[in-house]
Amino acid sequence: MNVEKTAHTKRKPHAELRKTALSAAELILVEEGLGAVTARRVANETGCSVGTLYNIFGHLDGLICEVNLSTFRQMAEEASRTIRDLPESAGCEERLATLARMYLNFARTHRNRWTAVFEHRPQGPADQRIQNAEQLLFARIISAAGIDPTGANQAEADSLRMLLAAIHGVVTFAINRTIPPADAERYVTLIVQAGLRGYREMVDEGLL
Amino acid sequence: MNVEKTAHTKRKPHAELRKTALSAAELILVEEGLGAVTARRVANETGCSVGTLYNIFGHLDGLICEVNLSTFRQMAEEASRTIRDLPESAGCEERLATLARMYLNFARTHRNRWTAVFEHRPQGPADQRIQNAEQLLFARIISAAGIDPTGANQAEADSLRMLLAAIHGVVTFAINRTIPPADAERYVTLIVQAGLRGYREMVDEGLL
DNA sequence: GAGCAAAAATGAACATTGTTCAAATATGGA
DNA sequence: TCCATATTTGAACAATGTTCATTTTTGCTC
Repeated sequence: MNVEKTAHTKRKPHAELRKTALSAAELILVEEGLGAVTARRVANETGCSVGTLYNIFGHLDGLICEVNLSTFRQMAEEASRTIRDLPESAGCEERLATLARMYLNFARTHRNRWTAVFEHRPQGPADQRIQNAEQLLFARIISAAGIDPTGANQAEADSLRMLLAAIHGVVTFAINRTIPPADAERYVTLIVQAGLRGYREMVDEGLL
Repeated sequence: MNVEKTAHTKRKPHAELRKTALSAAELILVEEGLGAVTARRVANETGCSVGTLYNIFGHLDGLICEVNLSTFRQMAEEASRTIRDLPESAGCEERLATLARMYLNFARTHRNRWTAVFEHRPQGPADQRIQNAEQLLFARIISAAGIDPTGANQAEADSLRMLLAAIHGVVTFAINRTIPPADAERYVTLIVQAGLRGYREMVDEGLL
């Protein structure tokens, strides 16, 4: 009843402020890194007070989680585009290698944002929405690789998930151990190829 | 001259305090995580003042780097032990798989300390000693795998380095995405086996 | 032992963090 | 116009890393 009564008023009073605050935070993150994303700083850039920021997001962690979620969504979107543009003729290996290179490239192009996703550890349990988004992205990649993770393919999907973790490791090293760009692309591709081939060989030999 | 003159006095006046401070910091890290390692906290536990801590370590980052270095050294030591105890008959694959499992196990057993090594980003460039220790450990592992990273083996050693990055990625996921322990061991082993087999297959086919 | 200069330890003080909340302000309906 | 409610505000608090004038200790010389 009162739900209806207030229906025609602003449902989300903070809607616009929320958006500009997130934009401001994102800009700071992009240009100066996670360390520069500060309550007062974001408030200044947004044109509101710290208090308002807390009214909207509860904690600064909440704001940062939201920014990270946006980063993750953008990456997922890029992955979807990559998957869509994959030639029909492409095999599993080529598909995954292309996606892996896209991942590396995203991390490179959006260094600060990508780093923030893994640097930021909110106290308390990890943000559920990011977890979900990650699971979804993984599932989409696995399905794009041509594997339906049900029944007998369960094990194969799990192995693929581990390959994704491996790719993440290589990208991490490529990002913050200053590996030459050309080499990084080669190695990211290599881990996909070697991982897949080895896995198949083992399956063929009845080892798995 | 004056070097000799002061030779019989304490060369490193802070030597003992330094050690107890590091122990204190390590204990806090182990029990409560990196976030709890605070200047005042360490000072209290050490039985000195914050000022003294800063006289010794310059910055808190310096202290934490030192603790991380100690973690790294302990891991390297464990790796050396693992390598030493490897049966003569063990092949490259078994050797690497054993080391990878050791790495996973170390990360599990020393969760907070292992996490701190990668969580902590000192402002300014990364600590050179940790970089060096890492390079050394990698070199030792690669040599233990039976590869001499000179001449024609250069490429093979580089690929192996990437395999190590991949292992790190899998362990990272295993640690903070709550993968069942049994599965983690299996997957860490799998990435080694699949990576190596695939790599060899590609070499055999003349693709590398 | 006394005296003294250099070294070391101290902790109050400062700047910056995240966070709170009583007070001020804006809003929208009667 | 008035008022209840919702929203915004920013001073204030606790905790952080860091500094540095001051105090204390040390080790040598006489």
